[in-house]
Amino acid sequence: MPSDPQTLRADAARNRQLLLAAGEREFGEKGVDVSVAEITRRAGVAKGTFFRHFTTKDDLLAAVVSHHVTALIETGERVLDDEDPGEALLAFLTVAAEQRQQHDVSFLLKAGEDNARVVEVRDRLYVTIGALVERAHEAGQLRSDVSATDVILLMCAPNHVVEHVTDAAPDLWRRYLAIIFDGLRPEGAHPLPRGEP
Amino acid sequence: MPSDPQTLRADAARNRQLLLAAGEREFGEKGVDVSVAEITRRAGVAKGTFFRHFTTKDDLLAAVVSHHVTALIETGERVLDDEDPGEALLAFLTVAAEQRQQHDVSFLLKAGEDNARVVEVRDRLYVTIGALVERAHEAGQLRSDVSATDVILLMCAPNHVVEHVTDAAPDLWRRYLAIIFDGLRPEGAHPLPRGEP
Amino acid sequence: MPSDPQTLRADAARNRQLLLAAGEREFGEKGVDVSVAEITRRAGVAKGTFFRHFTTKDDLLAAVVSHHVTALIETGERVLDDEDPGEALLAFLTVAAEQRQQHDVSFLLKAGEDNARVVEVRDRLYVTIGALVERAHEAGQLRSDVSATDVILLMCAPNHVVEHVTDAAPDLWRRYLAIIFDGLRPEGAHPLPRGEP
Amino acid sequence: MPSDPQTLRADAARNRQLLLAAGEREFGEKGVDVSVAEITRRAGVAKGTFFRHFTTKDDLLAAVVSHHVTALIETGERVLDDEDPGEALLAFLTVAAEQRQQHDVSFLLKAGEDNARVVEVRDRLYVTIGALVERAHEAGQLRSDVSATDVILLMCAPNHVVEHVTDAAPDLWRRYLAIIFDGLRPEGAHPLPRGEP
DNA sequence: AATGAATGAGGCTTCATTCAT
DNA sequence: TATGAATGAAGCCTCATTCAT
Repeated sequence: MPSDPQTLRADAARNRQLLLAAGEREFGEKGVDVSVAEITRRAGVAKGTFFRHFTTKDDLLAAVVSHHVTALIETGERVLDDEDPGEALLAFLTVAAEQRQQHDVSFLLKAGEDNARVVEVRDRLYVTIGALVERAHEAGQLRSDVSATDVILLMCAPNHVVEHVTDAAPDLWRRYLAIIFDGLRPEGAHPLPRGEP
Repeated sequence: MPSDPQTLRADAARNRQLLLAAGEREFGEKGVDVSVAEITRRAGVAKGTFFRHFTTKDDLLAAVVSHHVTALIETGERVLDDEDPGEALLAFLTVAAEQRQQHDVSFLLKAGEDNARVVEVRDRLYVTIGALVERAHEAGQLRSDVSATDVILLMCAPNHVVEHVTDAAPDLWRRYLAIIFDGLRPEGAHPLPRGEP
Repeated sequence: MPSDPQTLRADAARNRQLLLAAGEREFGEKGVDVSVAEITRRAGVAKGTFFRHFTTKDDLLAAVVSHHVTALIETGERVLDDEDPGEALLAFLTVAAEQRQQHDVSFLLKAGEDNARVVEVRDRLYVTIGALVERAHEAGQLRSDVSATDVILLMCAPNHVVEHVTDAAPDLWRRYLAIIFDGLRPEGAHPLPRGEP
Repeated sequence: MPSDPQTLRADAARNRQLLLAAGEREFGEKGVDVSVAEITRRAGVAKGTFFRHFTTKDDLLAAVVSHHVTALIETGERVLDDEDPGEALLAFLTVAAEQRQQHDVSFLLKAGEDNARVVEVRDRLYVTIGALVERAHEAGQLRSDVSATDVILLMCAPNHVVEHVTDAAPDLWRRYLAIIFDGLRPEGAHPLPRGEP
């Protein structure tokens, strides 16, 4: 299974990108149950070509997810040195939501639960988020009773909330990220009814 | 397609209930992609019986959703007269989340977008929520820049957030409802970056 | 998966028989690699019907093989009481070959190596052949250095030998059964170069 | 399609040999259904190279078979002058079986039924066997009622008989060749029920 | 009205073969 | 010439839906 872009022939590299792009969009728009046929149709390649590049439909899904998550990690690391840790966390969450204005983002977490590649990259993401959260806590800019896990879980909510709104402005999620982030601030926080997961 | 319970023979009515119950549980536990076979197996009826009662799998889904939403409306109307409008809204959202501790709650909104019955009942729900929100606003217990639509959209988020946590406590959503609700309170609210949808 | 003929509805029982018959012929004529589509086409049923009756293509193969083998066992038991044990064994082998004038009989032994049903029935066949061989030995009508296993292995050879002869007389195998059986007789037997398997 | 070794560039000739060797082993070990990919992997060449040397997978099969058969012819001619014609025939059959201790030998006869090259070489083999058989007849070392055709048909039986025995000794076929050959001897021969094909 | 069998479209994947590099 | 990517026709199997009993 070819994967290293440098070693790929030009046409193969191109098809791989077409498939990744098509997968990203199709998974996003129609959910993880889109057929391989739809993905290849969108990519403009034959069905057989799909399986030259990805062993399995799940394999493509894992690749798409890994790609997303890797980009997220980079974003997290970039903002880690911002002087205002609270703003840094908000900036991270903003970019995270920006990255996926598509539907069905929840599969990011679910998707490759049993795919080693996805698990690995996801764990790295969690570490990064952990660092952001810790800094925000130290700066007193996050309510003291929420953890990194909470932030991780809430991270996809703004996109999700907006998912089924027809004809929504493409950045409507910003509104809900703001509301949820307000809920994470220390000011006006009410005690939480349940311990963290 | 028989539907009016009064015109149904006793056994037919019973089968309809069995199917609704089975559909509710199966959709909840396994998502909207459960097979009709699984639903009928759980209901203890034959597959043919399914299609005597529901034209389509989506038809059952619509019925299940309608049922959920109707219950929600009743909850909303029940709390409408509570003395504390803020607490009333929170109570409503709590019951709403309680009603579906299962997976795949998002389909509540999506499910029957093109099903007249679902659209109708959903609109009635929105009216009820509108009333709850208005009272909360009047009492100054909701930040002034959020609308009923915002509440509606955020309503499913607590369940969703928790959806993919394996081995989560069944009421973990309470934690995230609390956080989100804090974000809806007037205290410490930061201005929202986008207008309402 | 329905199987007990008595409990089957008339149409289902009929289709099951059609599929078994078609499978028998198709497997026989074209080998174990015939497609399910070809089998169902021959049976005159839809592809879906196939999988209502058999979980798998291998499942049908196992059923066909079991059927063959069961018939063989009955034959063996029938001749077990013949007065001339040598003739009894020859009669058994004759009927065995008669039963399958089709191609690819070798799959009888191979087919369901990992199918419990096939293994079970095959073992019963071996017991029966063992009895026939033992009696023939006692009567001195079989060369003393061959075992039941040898007979079992040689059993399919006459059909196989004739398998690829185009336009062969349908009972040409009789000729080769006679030759091989002569090789099994005590008269004129030369010592065997290898022990039994 | 290049085939005459003299006209081939050195590397091309080498690839052709690699493919023939790989085909021989793969067909032998895994049967005629091995994929071209597996063959080329074993040969260490690219799939495209395969089709530069052989028009078709069947074409390689035909080449492999031709090669086998040619070797067989040489063996036959070599033993043709042995003083004991009966032993010569047995020696020939022994070498024939030795040549293919692998699976799926039956394809030797089947394989290229419609491939001119295979047909031609096969006919030459039959001539050679005819000569061996004739000499054995003249020496009275073969039962008088069997023909060259009979010998040809029975030739593959010893391998076939042993084909599906798991963990068989690699030369178990010797046992069955001995039995079958005993059946071909004049001593103790019983009359045959059918004329020759 | 209930049953459960039949249907056939469609999903994923493999593989012989063709073609661009 | 060699390579390895692209193709698309099957292949097996699932499942919503229809239909005979």
